Amino acid sequence: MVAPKAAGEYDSVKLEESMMKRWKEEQTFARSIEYRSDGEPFIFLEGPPTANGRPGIHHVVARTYKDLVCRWKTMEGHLVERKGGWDTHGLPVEIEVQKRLDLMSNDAILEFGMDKFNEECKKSVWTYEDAWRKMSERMAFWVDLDNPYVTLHNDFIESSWWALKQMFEKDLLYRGYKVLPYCPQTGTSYSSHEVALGYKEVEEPSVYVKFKLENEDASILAWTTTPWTLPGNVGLAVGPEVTYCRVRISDPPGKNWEGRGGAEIGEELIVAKDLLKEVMRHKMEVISEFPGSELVGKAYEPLFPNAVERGESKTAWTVVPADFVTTSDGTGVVHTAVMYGEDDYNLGREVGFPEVHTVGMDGAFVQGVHSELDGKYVKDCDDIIINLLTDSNKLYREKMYLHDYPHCWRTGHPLLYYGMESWFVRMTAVKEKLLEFNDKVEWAPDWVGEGRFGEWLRNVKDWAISRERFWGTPLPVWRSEDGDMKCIGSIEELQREVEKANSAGIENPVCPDDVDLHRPIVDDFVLISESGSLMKREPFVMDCWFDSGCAFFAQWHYPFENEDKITDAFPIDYICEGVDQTRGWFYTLLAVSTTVFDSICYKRCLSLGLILDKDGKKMSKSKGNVVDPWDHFNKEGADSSRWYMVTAGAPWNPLKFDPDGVRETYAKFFLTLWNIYKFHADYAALDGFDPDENSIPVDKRPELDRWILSRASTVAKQYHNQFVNWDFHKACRDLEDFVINDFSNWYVRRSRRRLWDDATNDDKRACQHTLHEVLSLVCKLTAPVAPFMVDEIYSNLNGDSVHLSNWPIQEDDALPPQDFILESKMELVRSLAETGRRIRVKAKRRQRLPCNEGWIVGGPNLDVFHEILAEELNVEKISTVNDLDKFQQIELSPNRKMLGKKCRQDLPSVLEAISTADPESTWQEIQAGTCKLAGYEITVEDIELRRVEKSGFAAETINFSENDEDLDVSLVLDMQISPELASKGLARDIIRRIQQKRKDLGLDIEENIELTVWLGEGNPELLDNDWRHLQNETRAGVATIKSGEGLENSDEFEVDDCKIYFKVN
RNA sequence: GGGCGGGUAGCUUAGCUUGGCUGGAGCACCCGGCUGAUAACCGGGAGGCCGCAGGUUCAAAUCCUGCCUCGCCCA
Repeated sequence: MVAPKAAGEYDSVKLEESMMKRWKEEQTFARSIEYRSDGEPFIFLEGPPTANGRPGIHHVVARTYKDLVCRWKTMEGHLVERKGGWDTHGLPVEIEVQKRLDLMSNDAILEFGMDKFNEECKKSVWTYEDAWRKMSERMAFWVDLDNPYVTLHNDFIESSWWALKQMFEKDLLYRGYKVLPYCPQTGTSYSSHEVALGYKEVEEPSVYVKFKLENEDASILAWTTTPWTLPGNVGLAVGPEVTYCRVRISDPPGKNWEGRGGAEIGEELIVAKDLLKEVMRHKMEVISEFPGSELVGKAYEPLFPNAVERGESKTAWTVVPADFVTTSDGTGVVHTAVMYGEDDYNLGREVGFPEVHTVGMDGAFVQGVHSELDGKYVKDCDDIIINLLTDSNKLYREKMYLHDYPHCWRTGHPLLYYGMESWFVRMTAVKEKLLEFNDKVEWAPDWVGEGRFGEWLRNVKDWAISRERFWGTPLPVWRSEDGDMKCIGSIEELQREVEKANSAGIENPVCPDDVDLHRPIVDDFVLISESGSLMKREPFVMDCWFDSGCAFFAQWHYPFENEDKITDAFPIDYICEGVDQTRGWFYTLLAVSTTVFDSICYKRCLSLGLILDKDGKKMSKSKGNVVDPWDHFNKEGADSSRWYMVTAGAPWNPLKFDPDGVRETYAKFFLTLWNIYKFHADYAALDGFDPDENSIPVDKRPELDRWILSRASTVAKQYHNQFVNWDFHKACRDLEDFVINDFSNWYVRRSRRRLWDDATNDDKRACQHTLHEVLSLVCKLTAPVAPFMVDEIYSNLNGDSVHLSNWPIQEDDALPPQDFILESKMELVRSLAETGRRIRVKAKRRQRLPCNEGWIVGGPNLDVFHEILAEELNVEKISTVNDLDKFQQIELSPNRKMLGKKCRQDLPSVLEAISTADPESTWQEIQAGTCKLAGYEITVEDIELRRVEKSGFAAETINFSENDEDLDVSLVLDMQISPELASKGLARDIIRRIQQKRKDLGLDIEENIELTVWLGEGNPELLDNDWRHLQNETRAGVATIKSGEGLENSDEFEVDDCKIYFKVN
């Protein structure tokens, strides 16, 4: 192995860009996989992003967690293949194209040509592919984008078709109705996402309608905000438990009556009791009260007698019970028009109402509803309907009603909830399986799986998988008018069926092996049923979530190819996406694997929190608070961005992205790590250090080295355990703390002088090997999370990429030996050093002025650290003494936990007694077992002893635990000043000033200077020894010392009110 | 309206499982120290109704109940 090169200054962007180049040249990603070809596979599945949207910072977050787990598992020895993927179908793509080409309705698309339209969609899909590639590469997301799976490819579609056929054959696929928000102007139903875009507050007429009971002289009142649904009324729903009243109108209404409608005196009406006041505008008498159940079964007269055919329904135009009926608004009776409301539809199916449309797909009433309504757009009919009701004495009141209602975000027209033909997967049939499989998944965090997802699965509904759209995987079901159906599961099967149809005399287009499995091509094939009737394709495409739910096998074109990928590499080990995918991808994967494979799909699922801006607001284009990842890639770099995102919080918590946080990560972690490396590499290069030669066994190295090696081991093990528990944020915070505080601020700071020596010696070699080993270990641990800088460091130190190295936590002997006693002693030493500084501040003794002596009282033996402490504290001599009383007195501090259990409610009085007792004598009594305070026997366990300094010494006591034992350790400093001390202090002050001057002048460390020092009045004498030390430290080849004031152009400063001048040449 | 999660210093957060020393850290701010050590480091200071209100307990940031509020998902 060769000696490391000297490290330059850290330029994150330059470093990362050249590393990207190196990875490309050296094929590092490919090698990291090949290298593990014998390893046990770890199966990762990439959730496909859609390439027709620009990648944002939230994608960087998700890809960081995907990448870091894959890199980590690779280093552990697993074979981790990472196939990229693209989600290319679906409404968002169509909308982009529609906007661009101004095709605002289905008719407009058809006129333009479906084939041309889909061609445009296909192109549009790749709009931002390059942006995605660049982002992925720049952030070091290692994924194979050269051989990705693409949902629009025939292979993928064919696999999806196969899956659908499996469902079809298991009788899990059926045709039904679903009530969807629908825009008749564009001929399109909308997803909830789009509906959310178009909510508008509108004021519309609402009506209270009288439904005259058959064979009874009374009417039930119902309320609706959508009068256009009234012709479709086929039932009334009441709450069986709700109390209703039958009332008789006794007087005309008051003067505040507004609008049309009314009631005769003596007329009888039925309304929920709680809503009488709300609804009624007449004086009335209550005739009877009864529960809703008594209304159930009663028949009433249809409002529009010929609008709906009764068919075989026995329940049409009767009162039925429903649990969704409330008395929070309306009349406590819900008017039900089966085709125009989700609840209505479900209820209608349940009780057997006729499922008949009164409104066409064009949004106009169909012929035969009513002569004044036929063919008219429903939203223009509110007034006509109200008049019709008024004329037939069916209207009680009208009332303007203000509410939020969804509108088409493109045309601005109100959406109609409209029952449409739809295809479903019978998820309700496999509910128990879903729950069982979900229980087997290791969720992070677990509450997503148990709570959010689990609860939802318990209420699973059939999956509406069809969309009456153009750009998507076509539903591969052909159907004849008499209801024969055929589900096609492969291209070959399609060809066979086309052939069969052709031989029966149908003229089909050719169906080659590479037939494009998209609309309108597949629409043109007409097949023939067993009974010989023509079958046409059901004109739907699939929900694009179905595509991505098939990704785990369709990416391999299974079952047509790659059978081993399912036998050997399924279920998947790890997936990771935003928590918003819970009901999206996380669900569809499970849904498909359950229905098709009768298996779980993924073993572990990391569900990530949403990314918010630094104010906790969701990032959105309209708010202008979107963070562009490149702002940080080009400034602090990808390492800092990734590390920041991982350390900012638990992965599943919302991340408030604070640009200052990235800067801080850069300044603290990466810059510090780089400077440690620079310190090592510069001297290693200078000395020709070779890590493979002249190593010194760890047990022969100084305490400081053994300590940092032990700490490194401890941190590494903890780091690994936290990775296993998904606590990446805790792991990385701990590692960061280790690098900054233990490694840099203590080990390196304490070791700098060791490498200054020009000659090679054991101590220096020990330090270099230690630096090499700890740096290499830190690089390996950091590599999965922030892969750039540590690869630069590691490969310079070890000759090959860190990403080809082995995860250090495999066998114990891969890590340096741990010595917990040493670790805890060093912790104490560092606390004592801090304590010493605190003592000095309180005693107003500046740090550069040495103390003659310091004493450590109590605690473990720290003899080997006395030198370090003396230097840190600027004390001539440190010694250990046992004589506490010389410096200290004691204080009693109650152990509330112990005492609370013992004394319960008497605790306050016991605490009071302890605080007023004499500490010395009480402590003796406690130790003797004879102490009683406030009626309680006080034992050693109840009390913690504290020591405080006696006056006359500058001292402080700290607490230290060793082997579960709490020890008090005190540091006492001698505050006397002698001429020798004053001289040393003075020398150090001058040295410090000259060094700063050297720095300001930009001098090389090696460079010599010519120095003159003038000591002003009142300065202590500078002893010869200290003067020589000063010359040595400042590399003053020529040095003169004078008294009095310096020259005009000399520098000056003050120490303890005395002036000192110096000049550097 | 339902489910899930969050609310701790100006900001970012730890602590909550298992109740008990004075609620811990970082950034920013102020004072001081240290430095051939870096956008670094150390000491000190200021800054907290631990979302609100009840309850359990000798004792609640922590456990329980209700509410407020923000976010996500669903209606």
